[in-house]
This record gives sequence, C-alpha cells and structure tokens, in this order.
Amino acid sequence: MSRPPTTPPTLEDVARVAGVSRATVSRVVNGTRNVDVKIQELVRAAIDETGYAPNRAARSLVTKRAGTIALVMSGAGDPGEEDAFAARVLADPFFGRVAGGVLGFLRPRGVHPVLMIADTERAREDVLAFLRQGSADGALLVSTHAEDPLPVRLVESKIPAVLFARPARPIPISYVDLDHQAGARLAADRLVESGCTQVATVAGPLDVPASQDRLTGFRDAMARHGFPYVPIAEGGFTSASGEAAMERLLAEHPDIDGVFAANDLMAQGALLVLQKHGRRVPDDVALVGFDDSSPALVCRPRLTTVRQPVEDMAAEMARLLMAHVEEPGLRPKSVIFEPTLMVRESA
Amino acid sequence: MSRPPTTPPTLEDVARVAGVSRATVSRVVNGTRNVDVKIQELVRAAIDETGYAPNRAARSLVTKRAGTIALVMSGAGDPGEEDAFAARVLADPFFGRVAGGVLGFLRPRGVHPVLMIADTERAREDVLAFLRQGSADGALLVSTHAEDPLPVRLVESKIPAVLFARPARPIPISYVDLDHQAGARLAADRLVESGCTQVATVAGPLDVPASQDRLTGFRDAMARHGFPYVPIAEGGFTSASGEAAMERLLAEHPDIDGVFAANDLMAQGALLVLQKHGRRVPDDVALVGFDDSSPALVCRPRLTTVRQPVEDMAAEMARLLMAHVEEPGLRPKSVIFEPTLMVRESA
DNA sequence: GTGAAAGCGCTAACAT
DNA sequence: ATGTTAGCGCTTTCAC
Repeated sequence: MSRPPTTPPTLEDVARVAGVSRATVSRVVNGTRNVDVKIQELVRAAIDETGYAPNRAARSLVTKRAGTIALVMSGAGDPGEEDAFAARVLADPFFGRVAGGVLGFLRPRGVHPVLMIADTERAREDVLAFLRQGSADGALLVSTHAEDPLPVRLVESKIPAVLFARPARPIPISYVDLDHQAGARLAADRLVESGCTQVATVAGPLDVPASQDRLTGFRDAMARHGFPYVPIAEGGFTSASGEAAMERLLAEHPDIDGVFAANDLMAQGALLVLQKHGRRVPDDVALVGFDDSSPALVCRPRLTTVRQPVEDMAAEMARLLMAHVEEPGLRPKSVIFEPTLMVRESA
Repeated sequence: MSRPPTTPPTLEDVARVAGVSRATVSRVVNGTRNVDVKIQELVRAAIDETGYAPNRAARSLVTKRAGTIALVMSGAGDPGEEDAFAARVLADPFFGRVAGGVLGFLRPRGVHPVLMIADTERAREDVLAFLRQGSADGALLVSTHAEDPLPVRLVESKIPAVLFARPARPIPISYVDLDHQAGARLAADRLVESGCTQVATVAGPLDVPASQDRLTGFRDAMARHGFPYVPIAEGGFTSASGEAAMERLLAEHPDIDGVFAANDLMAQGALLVLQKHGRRVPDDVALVGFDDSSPALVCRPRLTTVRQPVEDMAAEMARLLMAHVEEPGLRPKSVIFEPTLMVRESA
C-alpha cells in the first residue's frame, strides 16, 4: 500500500517483507507442508501486503506445465472464406454445450481453455505450434470434418489430445462418443410406435462417422420393424440444409408420414418445410430429431429428439485429457455414452 | 529425424546444429535484421531439422507478454447453479458472434483468447488472478449484468480491458457499443409505417443500460409519431422470458397490433405466443426484433429486426485491446456503431 | 554482423 | 523446518 510499484511484486519481494527465503514463500504458495504455521501466517500476510500473484510464465518454465489446454474446433473452411467457418461453428448451439461441459470440469481445477479454430492448413499449423511451444498442455478436438488431418498430426507430435467422436480412420487417440446406432434405433422405434409406415430420413454429411452410424442404425432398426427401404436425403447439419433435404424428400415421396433428422437443426428446417407444405406435425408427419439442443425446445411443436449428453461427454473429454497430461504414457481410451429419447410433441 | 528426443529442442540445440550462437538464432526467429542472409538460411535449415518451436513461457518471462488475452463472459450466476449461467451464455447465439469477431481479428496476429466465465465472486477472483499473473495481456469483457464489479476491479488493477457495451456507471475504461436508441427508433418507424397504432414492447432487463436505451429510444420515437403511451413487459433476453412477457401483454392489451422485442430471442418467444393465440404475423400483429441473430432467420415468418454488427464490434473491441496492451498509457476510448434495419417478413 | 553473458521469476534438489 | 543454489529457455544489452 506504499507507492504504486511500476513492476509487479515477485516472490523475492514477498520473501523480503516476510523476512524468509524465496523457497519458503514458494512452499506456502504451493501448499507444501513442512512449513511452520507461524511462518505460514507471516508469509500470507506478506503476500496480502504486497498483492503478490505468482508469475505463470516463470512457473511454467520450470514445471513444464502451462495450466491451459486448447479447445479446438476443427473443420474445412472454404478457402477465402475462413471466417465463415468460425462463425458457423461458434454459432452452433452444439459448441456452447461443449464449451459449457469443458468449463464445468476445468474451472474447479484452475485450468483454462484457449479457443482455437482449425479450418485451414495455416490454422492447423498454428494449433500445432501453439501446443508444441508448450502454451497449452493438450488439446480437446471437436472435428466436423471427416478427413481432418489434425488428429493424426497430434498423435505424431505426441501431444496429449482427446477427440469428441471417433476419428474417421482408427488411430491411437482417446475419444468420447455416443452410441449413435442406439440413438437412431430409439428414433426408429418411436416412429414405428407412432404408426408411421412411410418413413424417410434426413441424414448428416455421409463422410462423418456419426452420420453414417445414425443412418446405419436407423436403417437396421427400420428393417427389423419390417421396412426394408428408407428414402434418404443428405444434409449438412444446418437448418437450411435440412429445409433443402426435406423439400427433396417431399418431392419424391409425397406420402411420407415419418421423418428422422440426424440433428435438431436439420429437423427444425424440415419442420418448416413440412408446415409450409400444409403437413401437420405430428398428425400427418411425425418428426424425430437428434441432439436435444436448444432449437428442439423453440420449435412448435417441440421436437421429440434423441438426447446426446453433450455436457457430460465434454466433461469426460476434459477428464481424459487431464489424465493424459498428468500421465504421458497413458494408453488411449474411449468412452461411449448412451443416448436417451426425449419425447415431446413432434412424434 | 534421429531417435525421438525425450525433450523438445531448444534454441541451444538449433544454435549447435547451425554452428552459431543462441543470440543469432533468436534474431532470425524473431525476424530481426542485421543477420547475414547465408547464416539466416543456415539457421532456418537447423530449425527445420530439429523441429524447433520457441518456448512461450521462456519468451513471456523476458518479454512480459503472454500473447493471449482473456475473453470473459460475465454475469450473475445463481449461487449453487454456477454451471447454468455458463451454459446459458455460451448457448446464446450472441456469444458465438462475439467469439467469431474476436477470433477474426486476433488470429492473424497470433494472439489467442482464453475463454473465461465470471459468474461468482470466486470466478471473478480467478479472472483477476489470471490476468495479474500475466497469463493474459488483457481482457475482453462481455457483461450481462448491470452491477458487475469486474470492470471497476480491472481498472483498479490497471489491467488493459475493453467492454462490450457501456458500463452501468461511468468508469475510465474503453468500450464499444451500439447506438441502441437509434436502433429502437428504426423499429418504431417501421411499425408505424406498417400502420400499427396499438404498439407494445417486450423490453430487456431494465438494469442493463442497453435495455434502457432501447426502451427509451423506442418510447421517444413512438411519442414523436403521436403515440404517447407504450405498454411494456420486461423480459430476460431469453426465448422463454419473451413468451411470458408476450402472454402478459396480450392479456392486458388484446388489441395490440405491433410489438417491438428488445432482442431476437424474446421476439422468437413472442412470435410463438402470438401464433398460439391465433394472431397472424405480420397481418394481425407486426413484430420487430433486435440483434439479427440466427433465430431471426429460422422463425417463420422470418423476423424483421434491427441489426447489430456484433462481429465488427467484437473485432473493434479486440483492436482496442491490443492498442491498450501495446501502449499502456493510452486513454480510454469508446466506439459507437450504427444499427441498420433488416426488413423481412414479420413487419 | 555476431557472440558472451546477464537475468526474467520461479521450483526443486540439496544442504543445513 | 528452512535456506542456498542451480537452472528452466529465452531476449537483450554490450562488447567485439
């Protein structure tokens, strides 16, 4: 509380004020025992007096721990339109849920996520450089792109990393995922129970494993119910692509009475188109979505949808990553979550 | 490419391989001139060969620059329900736009944002500690809470910071904002032009300056059009609160023929309620939103709304922050953006 | 134009 | 239980 110092207080300053050595101050700051209680108090008083805060760079330099991790949203940005990808992915309600789950786990542990977008080769290099520089201890990767080269590069560089969703090609890396097939089965069962007999599906991008699994699971389940053929239209996981896909479906199969959309955003688009064409939902056409994200609740009718416990999955992802950071030799591990059906009004 | 080194290459290693001193390597890494071109090539080759990446912690320690900034979403979390605030704010499309704008500016400059939520006293302390530790060079603060103590604390601690939106009480800090009154005026004009004579408004939380400004601006503009009284219902900037507010408005003023909602999420909720009560939009009731966020495009009819150039504002925020970081003495500055009306189908 | 050397603030042996 | 000391990897005077 004397004259405002031009430079922040260091361990040295605290030590001087408390009349002890730097090592002792370091010990109490880091909660090591073997420090006399009276001295601890002395030191703490000195810390308060000086307004000391440990310098992270200095600490990282010796501990080789950054205390931050990278939260990477990866995908294929159209060349020249880099920012568009960032805008799209960040605006997706899915991202918010992932970030929320990650933060929930990391926050109590004093670890902070650095937000990164990897949509170009340049951006991927940045991410890799950032991690290799030791600016972050590891990476949480949400990839929306099947041929994403980042996972492999991460493994090659021996950087601790955990993926959201299984990689397109098997590589030795940890990930969390959902049992997509089981989820699709839930949707199929619901549609059939509701009496639908002319069922179609709006699939996600078919190069993404999750989309494939949802499609396969859905087809298998329908087949088991005695429906060998399911018309499909591929979308891109956006509301607009859902609209377009639904238009195509309706044009070719006007007698559709049930639709499974591979995510809620596309379901939302499909709903709009259905209503535009005078189809009542769920009376004329039943509709089931996937994710249970916020759009599902804003629609009217509200969407019956397959819930993906994204927050829990993201938290588990963070947990796995911290384990890998703490124990570098750890074998890759996968954790698969079970979906549940949220029955609302659309089916 | 020899045996995998257990420890990453350092400047020292590169220097040895290139047969020069550390200082020289440092110079070429940092693009200083006064290095012989032939030696530059030599060094670069050595860098490639070793796979060297500069250690950020070491660099920060001497340069006193972290190369990262904090992107802080601040607000009042309900005690015991900390994660709920995080989930809500991150899921808001507004957040995605801010993050996108910030990233667009920061990325080319090699600066990375650390995502932080400040919803409790504990979390605020974390943010402050993080910044004081030098883990980040400054803060970008988006506050959803009028009595947020963070801005003042930031100023007190002399931490470079820029706010999104003017603080509730004047303090010496830079910020970007929108001319909310002008935006509200745009909405009022549109409603009146559309022939509305019984106009009401769903306001935002009235302790937030932006909400107040939108309300004031709207009332003033309506008064100027000859309508001295505008019924209002207060919401909380969420879709659900918009529904509730609209229900109240309709109950007390069944003859409403025009509504201005202070953001799109609430407009979306209002639209749902209007339609539930059999009001056709825009024929029976015209509706104008605020923000021009993604929900505005997903609604049917699509929302006529006041566009807030959030991405540009966020980028400007980042620009201001970097200026403050580079020149610590810089005087606080405010930049006010102009809204525009996006005319679509709802009014 | 290049190298030698000091030191950023901290932790972790190692002494005591 | 506490202090001393040696770096962590980098930038940056200051000599040459």
